[in-house]
Amino acid sequence: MPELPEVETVRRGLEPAMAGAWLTNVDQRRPDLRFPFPERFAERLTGRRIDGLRRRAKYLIADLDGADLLVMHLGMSGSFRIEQPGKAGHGAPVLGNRPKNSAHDHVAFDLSTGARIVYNDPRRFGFMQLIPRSDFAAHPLFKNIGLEPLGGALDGAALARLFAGKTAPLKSALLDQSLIAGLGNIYVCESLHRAGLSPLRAAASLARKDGGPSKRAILLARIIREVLEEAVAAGGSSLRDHRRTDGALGYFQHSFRVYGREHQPCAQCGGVVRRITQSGRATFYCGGCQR
DNA sequence: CGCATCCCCTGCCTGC
DNA sequence: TGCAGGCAGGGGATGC
Repeated sequence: MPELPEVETVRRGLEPAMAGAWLTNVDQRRPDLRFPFPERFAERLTGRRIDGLRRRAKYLIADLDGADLLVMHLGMSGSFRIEQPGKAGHGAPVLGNRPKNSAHDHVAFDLSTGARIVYNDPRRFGFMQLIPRSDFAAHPLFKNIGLEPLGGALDGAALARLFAGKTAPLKSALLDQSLIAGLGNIYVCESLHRAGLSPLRAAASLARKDGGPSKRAILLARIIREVLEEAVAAGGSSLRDHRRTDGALGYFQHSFRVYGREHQPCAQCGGVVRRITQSGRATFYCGGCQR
């Protein structure tokens, strides 16, 4: 489900509730999600203070006092909600975001502030890990993660360098988390459309023969940053179940130009939006104005 | 090695 | 109305 803008939206929602609070109780309700929970997961978290909440790629990372990081991934359908005591009855959320099926509430974190953070994930593609802070950079989850597109490192030169020599389709290369971190299917499709670039062209076609950035590379890098910034400002995209932690819907989905719009006219050129499959995933694009 | 395919799981939508 | 099939925002394992 969530790509960089959705995960960042969740981070911004959770951070004020979690930072500085102690974990007074952790309720782990099943042994695994996508992967087994760490041994003694709840026990190891209880009593710890959360110093802050970061994001790297599509991962949320809680800095714990002491030496550990709590790493959380939302998979396709994971979400968090914040419940406050006393304001809406026994444990009910302040604002409406209770999932339809609380059977998929898999973890609850009780905080010293009285708030409760609940993780819900119907498909259970998400996971949580505890890793030593000193292992962060070298950890298997993070050692091969590419550059952060909003961290100032994404420009035409970086794109050209990353994509030089790659025969993979541009769409696939943009989805590769070891090259650029945090892009997913929606924002890749939307960025390519805005840049007028075909998802089918070879990734290497963004690099000049001397390895430098083509004009297309410079344009695409700028557009990716713009699209992500717009989406973060909009609170992400709400298709099925993504919501902000306060229950509000993101609204970037109203800005989609191609994603989910098969057979509809392209607002740019009047062509028809097509849907194809690349690397097993749907690609939406306009054959008229994306070259 | 780089790239494509399959698969994990549940829910929702479509068409019969 | 029920049921089968297809599809979904991610990404790890496998095989060519």
